[in-house]
Amino acid sequence: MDSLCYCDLLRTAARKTTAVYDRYLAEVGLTLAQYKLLKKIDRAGELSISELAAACDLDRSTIGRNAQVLEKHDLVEETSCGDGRRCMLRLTELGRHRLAAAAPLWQTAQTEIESMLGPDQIKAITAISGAL
Amino acid sequence: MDSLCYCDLLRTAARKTTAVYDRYLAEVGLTLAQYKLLKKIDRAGELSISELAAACDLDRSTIGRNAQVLEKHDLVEETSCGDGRRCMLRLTELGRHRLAAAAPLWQTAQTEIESMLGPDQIKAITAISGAL
DNA sequence: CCATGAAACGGGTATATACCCCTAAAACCT
DNA sequence: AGGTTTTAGGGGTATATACCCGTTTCATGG
Repeated sequence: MDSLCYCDLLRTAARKTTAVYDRYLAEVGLTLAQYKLLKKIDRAGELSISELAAACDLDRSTIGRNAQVLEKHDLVEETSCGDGRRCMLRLTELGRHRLAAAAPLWQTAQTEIESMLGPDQIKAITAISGAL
Repeated sequence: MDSLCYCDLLRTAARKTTAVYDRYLAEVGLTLAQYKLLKKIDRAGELSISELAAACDLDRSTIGRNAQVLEKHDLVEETSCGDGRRCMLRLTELGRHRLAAAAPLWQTAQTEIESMLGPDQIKAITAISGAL
């Protein structure tokens, strides 16, 4: 039993749950990561790559590349602001529609995971997340 | 508080903990994923890509590519077996040494994560893992 | 107003991961 | 023994992620 690497368990849990969400979201051509990004941009209305990276706790270059994918799919567009270094990201019309279509699919996945794990383990996930 | 996506929490937890292990393992030039792979190969002595994929619960192509990285670093080598389709993976001498050097670093990370999370949340991780 | 420093981003490189399709080889069934 | 099916891998493509470095642009202090 020495192979109980907590990291490995968490990585596997993340992969497995991601696969569930991805399976539902595939119906509208989104991944979970993309859905979360769209959601955060929608929530903020408009925000820069650095701001989004901070909000997601991800590296700036990661967000930059993920945003490029969303732009390629015409879900997100860049608008220049006063600052010549930054460009603000915001949803396109298509992006808003896609996000709206994805929401119930996301909820289905969320509910499925809830029922797989049960309330105690759901609480535990929140606690683990808070402790890191 | 509707942003409590369990998948997102798990993904973030996995990233954060991986970063801790990776930081320690960087001293011997390994990532956590590579360490786990080396460990599984060492344990088995010799096994095929499909067997390793099954053992890791990862896609075969993922393991194939990860194994290529390990071969590039001379940590793993392929040996042909009777079956012309398969090639068995096994550690090189360097791979065994690297793995031995990495073990205490892995343990340091493991202990650090244990103390960050505490016994209850450690138990919860195991439970979550089992439920998926 | 200019020099220096800080902030924002892009690109290069590397890894991890999955899906799909193709080929080769073995196994299996007449 | 030969045709069919299954198994094993490889390669293509796509995404997600991080680190480092270079460039541009802003801010700030003299």
